[in-house]
Amino acid sequence: MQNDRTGENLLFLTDEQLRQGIEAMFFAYRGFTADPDRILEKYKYGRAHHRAMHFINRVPGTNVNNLLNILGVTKQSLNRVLRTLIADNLVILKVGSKDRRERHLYLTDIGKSLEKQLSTAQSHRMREAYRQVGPDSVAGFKQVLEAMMDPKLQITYKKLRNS
Amino acid sequence: MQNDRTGENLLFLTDEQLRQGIEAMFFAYRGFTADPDRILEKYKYGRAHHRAMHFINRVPGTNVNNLLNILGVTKQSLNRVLRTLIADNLVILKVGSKDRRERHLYLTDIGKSLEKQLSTAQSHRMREAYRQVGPDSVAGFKQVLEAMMDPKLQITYKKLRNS
DNA sequence: GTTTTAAGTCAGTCTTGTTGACATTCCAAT
DNA sequence: ATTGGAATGTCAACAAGACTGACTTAAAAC
Repeated sequence: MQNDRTGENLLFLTDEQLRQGIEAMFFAYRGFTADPDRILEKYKYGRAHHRAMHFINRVPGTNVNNLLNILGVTKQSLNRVLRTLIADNLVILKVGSKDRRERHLYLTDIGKSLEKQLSTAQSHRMREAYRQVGPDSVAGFKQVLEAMMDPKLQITYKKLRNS
Repeated sequence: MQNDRTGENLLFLTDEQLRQGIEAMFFAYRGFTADPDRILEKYKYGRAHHRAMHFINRVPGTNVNNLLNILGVTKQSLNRVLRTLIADNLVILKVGSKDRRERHLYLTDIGKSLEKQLSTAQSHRMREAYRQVGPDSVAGFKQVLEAMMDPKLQITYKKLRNS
């Protein structure tokens, strides 16, 4: 039942297997977002705020364009979210020193603390899942996800990974 | 670097590994929905319609309550979607013969054909990913996803799997 | 000096989710 | 036979978060 490429055991490519993967993605994504969602609700924020904060934390000083590419939304949509985060003093803008058209984004201490709360909650579930299944399954999990990404996002993902 | 539970090699549980998993889920889900979304746009439907059709196809004759539990939305939200699908003759209701309060849901031939289009597109990407990484990674992928689900959804998922 | 780029803003629309209130139907238990 | 509660459907109002399109400002690039 191993990777017998010679005999070409392709049972893992049946419609049934594919359907299971599709449904697993659907149900798992609900679990994936459930814990942060509960926290966000208390602060009257949404998933969009979480995503923005996550990547501003990951790439401190990113400019708006870069963040737009990572998030895959329009600037109008991101702007609405950023405005509230800035108004609430979770994010600050700094005008670029080299190119003064650019605005660089940073989390404030308050922003960092909320981001930490959210990522802790989300990581907790992920850690528990990892622990249950062991390292080999985790490696497989990541490989399939990476292979499912659009090529452009795959590059973005890899860049983030090595930074 | 294998599953050495004795030496407890827990490198796969680092914050970095968890963060990678989180970002992989985020980016992969975009890919996961991208192809069906493009098709749906042509028919002026949304993801909600796709999800409803998917599970009506999976569990023909399901009643509304069961579908609500699977989808995890309110009846008002589902009802709006069902109304358009019924109006467009993609879905039909049949009054329950045993309990006539219940409405059983079925795809019409037109509904089946659109569902087929959508699932083919989605499966195509999944199949390509599976093929790239091989059966062992696919098994790991599913195990992690299953472990990430809320317990109630995990049961729903397993029931669907064995039906 | 003109063009392009980065960012922000205003206005309007759409999908998809939410609450709350209420009506209908009908099974099941008293 | 009546009644309580469950399953379903519907109306109205609202909100988040996505979209398009048009436009401004500022600064860099050519």
